[in-house]
Amino acid sequence: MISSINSAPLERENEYLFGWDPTPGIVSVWAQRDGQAIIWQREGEHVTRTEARFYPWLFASTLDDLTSFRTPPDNVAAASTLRVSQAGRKYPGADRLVNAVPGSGHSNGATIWYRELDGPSDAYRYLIAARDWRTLERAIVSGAARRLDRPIKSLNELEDSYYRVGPVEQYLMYSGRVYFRGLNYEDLHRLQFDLETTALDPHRGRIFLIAIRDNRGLATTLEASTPEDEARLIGALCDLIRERDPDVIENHNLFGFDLPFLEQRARVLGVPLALGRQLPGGRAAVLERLQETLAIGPDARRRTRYSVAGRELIDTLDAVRRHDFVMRDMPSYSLKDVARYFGIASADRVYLEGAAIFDTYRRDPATVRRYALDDVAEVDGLSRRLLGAPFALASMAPRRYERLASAGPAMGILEPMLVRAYLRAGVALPRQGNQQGEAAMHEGGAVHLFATGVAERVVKADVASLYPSLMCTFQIGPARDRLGVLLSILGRLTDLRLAHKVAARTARPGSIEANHHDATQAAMKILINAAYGYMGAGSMALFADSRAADEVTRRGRAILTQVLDALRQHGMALIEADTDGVYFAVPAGWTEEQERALVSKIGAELPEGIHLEYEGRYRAMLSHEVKNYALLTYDSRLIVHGVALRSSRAEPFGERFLRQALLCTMTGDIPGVRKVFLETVAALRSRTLTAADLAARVRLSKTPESYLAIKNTRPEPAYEALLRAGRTRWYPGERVRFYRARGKNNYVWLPEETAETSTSNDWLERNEQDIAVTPEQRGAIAGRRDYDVEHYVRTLVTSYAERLRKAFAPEDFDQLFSPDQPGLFDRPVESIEPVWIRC
DNA sequence: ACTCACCGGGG
DNA sequence: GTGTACGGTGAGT
Repeated sequence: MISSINSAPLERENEYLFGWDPTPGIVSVWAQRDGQAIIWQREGEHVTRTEARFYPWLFASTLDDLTSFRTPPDNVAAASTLRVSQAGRKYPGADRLVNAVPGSGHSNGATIWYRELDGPSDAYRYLIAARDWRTLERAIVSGAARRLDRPIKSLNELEDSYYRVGPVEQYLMYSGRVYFRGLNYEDLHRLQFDLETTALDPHRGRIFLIAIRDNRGLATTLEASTPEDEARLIGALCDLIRERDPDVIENHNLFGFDLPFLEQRARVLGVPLALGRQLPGGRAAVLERLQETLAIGPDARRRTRYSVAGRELIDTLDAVRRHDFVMRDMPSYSLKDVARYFGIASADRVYLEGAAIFDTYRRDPATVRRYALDDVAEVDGLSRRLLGAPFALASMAPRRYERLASAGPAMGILEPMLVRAYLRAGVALPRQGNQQGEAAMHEGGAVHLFATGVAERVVKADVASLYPSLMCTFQIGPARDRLGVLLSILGRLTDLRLAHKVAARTARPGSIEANHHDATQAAMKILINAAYGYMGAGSMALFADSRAADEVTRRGRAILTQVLDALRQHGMALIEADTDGVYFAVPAGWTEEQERALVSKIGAELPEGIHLEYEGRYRAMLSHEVKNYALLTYDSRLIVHGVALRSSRAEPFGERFLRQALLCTMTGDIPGVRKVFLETVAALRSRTLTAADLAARVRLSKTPESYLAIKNTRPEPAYEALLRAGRTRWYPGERVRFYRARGKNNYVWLPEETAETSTSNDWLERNEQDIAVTPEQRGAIAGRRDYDVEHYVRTLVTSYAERLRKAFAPEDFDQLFSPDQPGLFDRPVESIEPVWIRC
């Protein structure tokens, strides 16, 4: 546990970060506009439901809309009139809402309170609350319509004057409660379900099987053998979910596929989707849909988000996208690929082509059951791998867990925490958008490419958390954050994260404690990294401050410059630098100790609070372009960064050549480069390589129909290869191999050799009659050697050797990668050197 | 050949 | 009721 010193500022900082109400075990909150909140709490395997009242509230920059009519006008319904009243004790913290609206009308009807807050005149200086949100909204809307003398339909049109959040956020911000206090991720009851359907479109297909599992031991399938049985199947799903009573429902693409499909089928069949927990009336909550806009601007997309009382709905696809947003190295976001990427796919996992699932089910239902259960098991694995941090965030930020799992870290998480702090302190909220003197041009981090070529003895050093450290060290926060909440939170997070990192390292690996501390430090990292981005956010962010953000990047560039200057002074050879990190080469004969000593010496000269870290050392580096390089570790692993050094075609012979040539180049073995190149050319010309070595593997995107429509205007090799092989059926998404044989545009399809690559099993069965390919024949095709040799020699040079161009002088490059005999004026290969980057 | 729009996922 | 982007590909000239 993290010890805390009992001091008032620390107490306040903890409240900023974690809220203040100690209620433990909240696993779900449902709040409505009428001021009713329902809270589900878990204690062991027991879940209790309680009800609470809250007073819907918002921040306002003006009271004009509430005071503009003093007596109820004839055309306004009685319900929207105002009655002055003292707030009673029943409202928690009601003392903060005691001022009555002066001189408002008072007929029977609703009560609205307000409190004037401390703050500048252009801020949201009033906190307004009412018994019921609709009362509040109606009063403001009709007041504004009167004041502005035009029809106003909703608060949306008054964004300038009012700041509001959703009902659950209102409840959590006001009460100081958060989710999951005292719970571990393993305590959550999580259930995964996955639909198997006869088509992707619910108008054309139906559900025939549902796999369900949970982390309390359930793993089963529900099935509908006939179309007439589908309604019963949906009912059985709802019953089972209510019986198991999970806190969380999860699946991959839950919001994009399973729930819309389920909703449509339930609608057609007239089955209620009672997936939620029981509400006070005794009825089970029904699935609700909400529209959600993702991103703003030209690329804005809408999606439907679903919600249900009492359970959190989690789409692991969101978590995957977020993970890749940071990592940027995932091949695809499909469940199967992602499971393999994380190493959570089991060895005997069943793979089926999507379009073949239903047919397979009719022949062999057991296989489809296993397949679907493998799916939900992988979703559980993904959840454990990816949702720990959102879980930890939910015990800090005043939002639902399901929202924190996909919310943007700045506007979606950090800002609600700031608003909660201002609400708690009773201080006016700054208004967004009116930033004076728009900072001229925003300059970001510095990127330098100092040298291209090959370096030996390379060290990577970088400044740990550069931007947040600068914010803390120089106390650069948003000018409008009068309470200094952002910097407080940031400082506290930095300390706590360090402690959690240490705790995670000392706990037994894989233990509940280790997972908890690791998830918490990951959550804190998300918030820490969001702090700078939030200041630079657009005008929609309440506390955005582009000048402060510029100040941070300016100081960041200065720090980087200081590091680079120091390295140069010490005679290091700079290679490339980007924002907060640098690659450089050290002199021959240097030891790791010397490298580390240099980094810490330079780091010691940096301002207090800015830490330069020794991140790694490499035997060699090929610098190609900014952010495009290859590294060779001291244990001889090759690491390739950036698209410029990768091949998208991935023909095995080319990949192999590139790896070997990179290794030789980086170890200075230029004869080796020439040798590998000539050997590859020779293997092509002697047809030692087989078709399988040359085949490109691509993913099909067109259906047979759509390809046939454009075949004559734009033939594509992959489809041509299939058609020539007699295959007239395939599925978009299928990956196929093909190679180019002798003869004009003669592309040959190469069936997969083993059954392990799932993609082809199904169509092979379907096409078996059409084309009569036996396993032996498959092997025979893969071993064919009738490829177009000169085409592949050209590919070798233009597509693979090309990636080594920066490593050599132009004439040396041409000589090294000439497939022909040495020319008259060629120099001996032994005398060719790569372009060295040296001290 | 080149630009523009759209998609990514799910059966 | 609120906040990614980037690379690949298809369609349209």
